Amino acid sequence: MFHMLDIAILGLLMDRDHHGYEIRTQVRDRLAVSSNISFGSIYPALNRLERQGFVAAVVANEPRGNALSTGSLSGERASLRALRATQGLGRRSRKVYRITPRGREEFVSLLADPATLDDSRNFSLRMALAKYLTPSLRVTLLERRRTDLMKRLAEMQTGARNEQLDTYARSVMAHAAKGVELDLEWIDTLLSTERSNQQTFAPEAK
Amino acid sequence: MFHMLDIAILGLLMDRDHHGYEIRTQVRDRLAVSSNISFGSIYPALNRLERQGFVAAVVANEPRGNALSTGSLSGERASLRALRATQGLGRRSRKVYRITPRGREEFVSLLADPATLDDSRNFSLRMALAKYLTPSLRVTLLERRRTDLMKRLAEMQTGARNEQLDTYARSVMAHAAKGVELDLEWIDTLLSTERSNQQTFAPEAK
DNA sequence: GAAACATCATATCAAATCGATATATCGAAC
DNA sequence: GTTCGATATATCGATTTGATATGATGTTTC
Repeated sequence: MFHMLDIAILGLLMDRDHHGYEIRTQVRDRLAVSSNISFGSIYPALNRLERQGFVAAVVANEPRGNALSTGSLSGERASLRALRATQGLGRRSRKVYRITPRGREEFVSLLADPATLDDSRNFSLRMALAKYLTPSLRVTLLERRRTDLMKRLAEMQTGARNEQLDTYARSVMAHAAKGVELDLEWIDTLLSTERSNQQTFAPEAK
Repeated sequence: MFHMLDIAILGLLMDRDHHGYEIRTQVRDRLAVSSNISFGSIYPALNRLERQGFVAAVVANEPRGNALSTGSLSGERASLRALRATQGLGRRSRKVYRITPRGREEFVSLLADPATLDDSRNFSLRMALAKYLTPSLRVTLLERRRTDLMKRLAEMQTGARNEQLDTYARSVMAHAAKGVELDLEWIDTLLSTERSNQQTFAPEAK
């Protein structure tokens, strides 16, 4: 229903065209997903999205006159590679995908979806794409996440105090609890930023 | 090959017998896995493990004279439920699984496996079961994880400084980096504990 | 006291995802 | 000069997920 990979792919395509292999690296480098998603996920997902009319294959191995280069820049000797890439030379032929108008609609509705509470991976992905959300939707999402985390924190802290567990299991619990605390601090920072921005543009009080 | 769910199930069964539903709750409460694994994973996994001879179904709805109760104790009014459970009454009939000698062998070899670097979820699971590892294997595992995290930290920090990213994406990156830092602190604490223990029992220096 | 709802418990299905592998080109290293 | 690593797409089987079915029993509420 709410496939996170779809959100990631569409989110990246909102910005500019990408081919499959590039999406894989970008998910890691721009969307902060710690493990590379597998090719067995990415290519079927692109086919699915194409079938549904949310993306369209633009060209294979396009000559690309636009100066957007190939992606993972910030490389030391990226200039040479970029030169080749702009000429469409080298490598196996690429299948470049572009998001369709319907895809853009689908993306924002997926991103804002009111369903399912998300785990930390999903939530991070959503936040990495939060610029496409309205301020009020951002706040809603953040508050929902905050509630989930508060509940989870209590569970973890209880677990960390469970004397039936051995040292290692308790240590894992305690560490997990600290992770949740860190998440909560982050959420609160983001929430206060959202609120001060809201106040700037739409002053309610006074 | 190195199915994490198998490790979790066998790890729980090392301690005592469990039925499927109970394993699900225990993975959360004792092994600190934050989201409940689905039934579509747990029951097929148990069948698979049974087929391979690593676990055996002991009884369905056993009268259970042992006082081990039903699991998630620490409940407020657990006494009543425990009473019923000890009598084998109530609920749909349970299929209780027990680990076999071959299963125990498989478990330790899976837990100690030298292959695949694990993500944070996998690593936490391993650590929650670390009491079944030898001290030197624990140190090996911890050091390997430490190396991975150092690498990951550098990537995240680079990402957080990437000015091509918008505020939200950068914030996610920075937060992820903090998470990795927290993980590293934890690893280092565990490592120093391991080393001081090692010194206590097998003094090398002097 | 019965109707409604939550919890316990196993099971199965389609769809999604993963890990591995195949294939091929190119640049770099040795 | 050839092995290695990165780029690039594709597919396969096995695993995992999310949803749903089924049913018993315990708890709450009117």
